[in-house]
Amino acid sequence: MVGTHGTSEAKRLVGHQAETDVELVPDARGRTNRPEPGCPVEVALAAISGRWATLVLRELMHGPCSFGELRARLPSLTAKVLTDRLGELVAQGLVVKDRLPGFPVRTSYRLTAAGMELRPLLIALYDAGSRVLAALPPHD
Amino acid sequence: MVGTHGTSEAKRLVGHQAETDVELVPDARGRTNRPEPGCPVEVALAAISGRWATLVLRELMHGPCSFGELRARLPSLTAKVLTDRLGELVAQGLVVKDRLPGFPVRTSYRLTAAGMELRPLLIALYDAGSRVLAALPPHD
DNA sequence: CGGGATCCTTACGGATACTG
DNA sequence: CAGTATCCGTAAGGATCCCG
Repeated sequence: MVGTHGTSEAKRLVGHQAETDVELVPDARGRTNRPEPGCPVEVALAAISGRWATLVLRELMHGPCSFGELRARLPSLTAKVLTDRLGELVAQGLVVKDRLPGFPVRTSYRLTAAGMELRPLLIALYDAGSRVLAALPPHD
Repeated sequence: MVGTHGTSEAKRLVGHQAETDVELVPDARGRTNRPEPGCPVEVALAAISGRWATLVLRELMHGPCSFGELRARLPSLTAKVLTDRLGELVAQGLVVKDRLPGFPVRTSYRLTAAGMELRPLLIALYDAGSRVLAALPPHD
């Protein structure tokens, strides 16, 4: 399980002063009062930010993939945006690009060890979204 | 270890055709090839999207909070952006705004049941970010 | 095949000043 | 106190055409 999201008997917050909620903010890097790049939350957000990012990651979770295959699986994604997205992921060290020599050129993108660490996050996103939808009034 | 991200014997993907990875994409709503608002992942992303969103949510996780308290806890967040962020959260049904009559006016923002469902997601973000940082080469 | 180079448009975050 | 009203600069997403 991704997260026995057991808030079970976690923390009650008797007062209302935010006395370091250890479950929510385990260590000092998260006790920031503004968006700082070093905060783990920001690192994770950067990874999944940008339109199409989670979809590209989802595809790569299945294994290495070429540029063209990604385009084929995500038809409404334009080449420019895909290039952008992959570039960011590579810059963040989450994906590596292998250029296979020959002609026509073939490339292969695959997740790094760091990138694979995002799998539970994708699942958590799906999970949280599902629960939110379920908890929401019939509609709007 | 935080998460033996148990792909244990989950799915091996013998070929490379993405045959519905049940762990990653449990049901049809996630088997989309483009960003659709109905997808649970998009719902979750919408909730945490926008600068400061996760920080505002973190504060509200501690319990109800007034506009001014939020500003005090997030000093570099301007009133306009806070208003924007809260407005989006309210529109998504994740937060409710209580206006206490009297003067000066007092308001109180608190999470709805749906909003509380986001707690595990915030933890997952922290977690994933931490693991990514740990898996990343010393630096670059 | 796998992009790079442009151009365009809108959305977003932020600053500042003012109001019920 | 709790916002609203403007204005602004930037950057993100997308469309189109071209190149090695």
